[in-house]
Amino acid sequence: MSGRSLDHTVQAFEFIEELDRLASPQAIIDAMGRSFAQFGFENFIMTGLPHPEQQIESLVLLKKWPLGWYERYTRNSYDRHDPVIHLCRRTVQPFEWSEARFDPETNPRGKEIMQGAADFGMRQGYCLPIHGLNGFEACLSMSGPDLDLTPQAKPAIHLMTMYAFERARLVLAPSPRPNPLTTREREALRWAALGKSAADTGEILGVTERTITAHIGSACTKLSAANKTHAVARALQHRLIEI
Amino acid sequence: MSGRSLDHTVQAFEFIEELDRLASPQAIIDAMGRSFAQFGFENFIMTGLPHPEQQIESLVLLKKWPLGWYERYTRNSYDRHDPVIHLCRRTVQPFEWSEARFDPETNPRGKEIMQGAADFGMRQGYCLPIHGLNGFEACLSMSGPDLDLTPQAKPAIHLMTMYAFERARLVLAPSPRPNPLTTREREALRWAALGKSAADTGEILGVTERTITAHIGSACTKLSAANKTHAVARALQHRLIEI
DNA sequence: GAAGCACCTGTAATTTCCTACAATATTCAA
DNA sequence: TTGAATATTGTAGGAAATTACAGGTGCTTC
Repeated sequence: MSGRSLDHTVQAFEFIEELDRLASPQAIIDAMGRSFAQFGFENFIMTGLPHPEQQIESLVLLKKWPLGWYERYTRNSYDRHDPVIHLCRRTVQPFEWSEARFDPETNPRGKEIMQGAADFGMRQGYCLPIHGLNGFEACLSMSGPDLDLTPQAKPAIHLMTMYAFERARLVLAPSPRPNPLTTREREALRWAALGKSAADTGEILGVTERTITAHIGSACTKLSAANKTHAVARALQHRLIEI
Repeated sequence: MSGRSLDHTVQAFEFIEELDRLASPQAIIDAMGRSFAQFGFENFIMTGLPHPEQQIESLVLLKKWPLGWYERYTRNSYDRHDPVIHLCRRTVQPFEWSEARFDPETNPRGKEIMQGAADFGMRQGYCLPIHGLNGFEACLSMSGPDLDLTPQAKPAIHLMTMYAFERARLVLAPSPRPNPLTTREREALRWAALGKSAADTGEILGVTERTITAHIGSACTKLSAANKTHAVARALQHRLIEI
């Protein structure tokens, strides 16, 4: 193992130890800025990936990112067409931005987005997908003019990212929003997801079909769903039920 | 940083470099056995976590595990009640087996399982959840009589596990089964998951309501689903559609 | 050329879902 | 104690889904 990669390794583990002492988002950003700089990264953003009805701004955990580009990105909802985001949803392995291929036919905005980033000095970058519970998706995307992405560096970056993400989540979201559904609503949706009709579920739970219909209707209201199928999909998407 | 943890770190990165050269499951098992031994682990099993209709045996990737315990475990479907498995589905952070609490009231078999493992010499262990694409869940569970689980060791184990898992998946499953649904079936299910009726979807796709009904029915047959809601749930679960 | 598959469409009967209008009982917090 | 939330059930009508029977086009593969 070379001296340089050993340096990386040591700093990666020191970074992980340091994380536990960081209590504010800014402290994490500063520490990440210092530690990722050794790999050539100048900018980074840590964010959840939005569902269709969400805005990416509400999911950004930490960022050290060109402000002009961020504003243009969010204003145009570039996350819907960003090739890096698309690949991030399809793989668990870290990848370089250049590996995020796109078809100009089906995604004409892909080129516009990659070119826009380059215009802000971000020609090359590295993206680390984070797949969590219930399909929760996030990533840390990083950029810099001269990156160290040797085979020795990548695992160190990967490890640092995983722990930084967990720390950021802990610091920023100490209390996840409670499940908005009642016990009965969850049960009714769960059996619906398993293919049961309202009458079936009523028999299973020992209540009438009408009661199950009421629970499903209530769940639809809470989830802003148009019907039972929609409600089940949203409940699965937001990990409100398990099947 | 202590000398011992630096040793761990170096060996962790050497293990990761070595992985790329391992082409057979047994080679990975041997390498893991050697590298994890430095942390005190004698046994390990790497497996996917089954859906309700699956058997865990079909998801085991690699194992160096007491045979008698494995047979008893699978014969009794212990994975349905194993506290370690349950916690594994609910967290992304590695944890020690002793942290996997269970309520003897609702899960009376929990104690039986933990005691059974202890009877086979596995009193303490460490479990690393792996959450992948589309809610895919897996874990590496490890055990040994005298574990090194210091704060310095855990990140090294974590990193080694992640790369070992990806390597095992690559070696064992080079060709994922193709999506059994046709393009139109996926589109119909996707719009259904977004709350659209067959008539709505027909209008969106420029075909008749009857056609959408046919696609949904075909998808139900392929997915062994009882109805549209069931089909959407299964398609989401198996990542056949994205919403 | 035949066979298979994807894709498209129709009618009709039956089942299931969705919603509007009501109502009662229990629990829990202000 | 007094609402608010939860859980339960009823009627009834219209909307949507499911299924059975039937048939057509276009493309690819053997």
